[in-house]
Amino acid sequence: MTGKVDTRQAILDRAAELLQERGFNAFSYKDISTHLGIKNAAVHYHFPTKSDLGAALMRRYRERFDAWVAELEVRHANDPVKRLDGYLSVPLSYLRNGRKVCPIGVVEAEFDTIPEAMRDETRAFDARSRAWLAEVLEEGRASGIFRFDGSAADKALLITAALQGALQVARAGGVRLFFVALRQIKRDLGVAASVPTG
Amino acid sequence: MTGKVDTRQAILDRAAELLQERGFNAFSYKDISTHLGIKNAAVHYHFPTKSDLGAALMRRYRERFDAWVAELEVRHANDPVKRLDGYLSVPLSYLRNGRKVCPIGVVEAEFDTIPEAMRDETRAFDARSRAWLAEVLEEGRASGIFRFDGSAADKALLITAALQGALQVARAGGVRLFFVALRQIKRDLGVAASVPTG
DNA sequence: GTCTATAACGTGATAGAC
DNA sequence: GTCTATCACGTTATAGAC
Repeated sequence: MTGKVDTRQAILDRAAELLQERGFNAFSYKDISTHLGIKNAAVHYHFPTKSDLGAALMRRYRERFDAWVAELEVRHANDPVKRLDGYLSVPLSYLRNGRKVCPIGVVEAEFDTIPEAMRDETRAFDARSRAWLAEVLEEGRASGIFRFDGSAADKALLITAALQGALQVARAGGVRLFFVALRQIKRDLGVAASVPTG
Repeated sequence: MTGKVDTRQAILDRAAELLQERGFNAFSYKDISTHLGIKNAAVHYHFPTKSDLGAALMRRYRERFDAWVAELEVRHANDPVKRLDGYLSVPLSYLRNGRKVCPIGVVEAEFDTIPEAMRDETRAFDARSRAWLAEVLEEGRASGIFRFDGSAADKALLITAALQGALQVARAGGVRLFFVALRQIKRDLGVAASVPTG
């Protein structure tokens, strides 16, 4: 009802963009405040330290992922291909929205330099995301839709690592490389590429 | 003959460690100079700007890779499995030597914040590395040793992206995850894991 | 909840002596 | 080739007015 948007959320929105575009160490409170038309100190009011900001940011990623999963389960509860495509559409949206990379990947690349609270939230998000994909893969294999050797957990790890890496590689080598990786992932699962490939 | 080691090389050695441990933006000239027991200004003598340092660093990675390939070709010219294992031993050494990540991955994560000269060298290194792996995969498939669908270039891209991502994931989730990814990569190629798996 | 003002610090970089 | 000394700047963070 108020024309005013929630500043706290707006800060996190901008921080998320900056994280995935530049990394945690390469953006500042001023980058955020300028973008919102406020001052440096106002951001500190909402997040006293950068550690607070970073941890809240990763926590929100995880919460949103959980909400996204819950919604997807309702719509495509019994369709492994649709669930997989839903999962793959996340990094795809990162790529299309300014060649952003996976937040987990950036944070892990800077892991030894970021606040401990942020690392904890990252671990939680990472494990959650991988576990859900493993579930999808297992069901798809049981249905005879996916084909792969080894455990679903192992295969899920490989796929998430590849997606994370492919988003990064696309920065240096061009977006086409991400689509190639995506296609190969599906090929290796024995399914045709149904997500746009370029 | 002189007891003195080449300072320029020592700087690059330390910079390489710091890059793979902390990222390009999170280390300083002082981190390097202190480690070598010299002063900040001495480092600037060898590399006037950080851009110079970063570009020289990535160039050296590529040159060393080329030399490494040349040596490996002599020893294992006709053994795709040994050549693949050689390739996989590189990220493995990163992992074991202090949970370092792939230099290409870190740089790509920070891509929009690093000097253009450094980006150019990164692109060159990345393309070189992937092209060589594709060659190995193609020969291995022709010999009936590897099994995979799609082009060797596509498969090479997927594998390099996965290795890059897996090194990062191992930071948050533990080194075991890298070995799991490694095993799955080989499984998907239809070969048994011959590199230590944990 | 946002502002002004400022503190305290680390950074990349340079000048000039040795 | 390395040193001392210093500069200009950006950063996180805080105090206190409004």
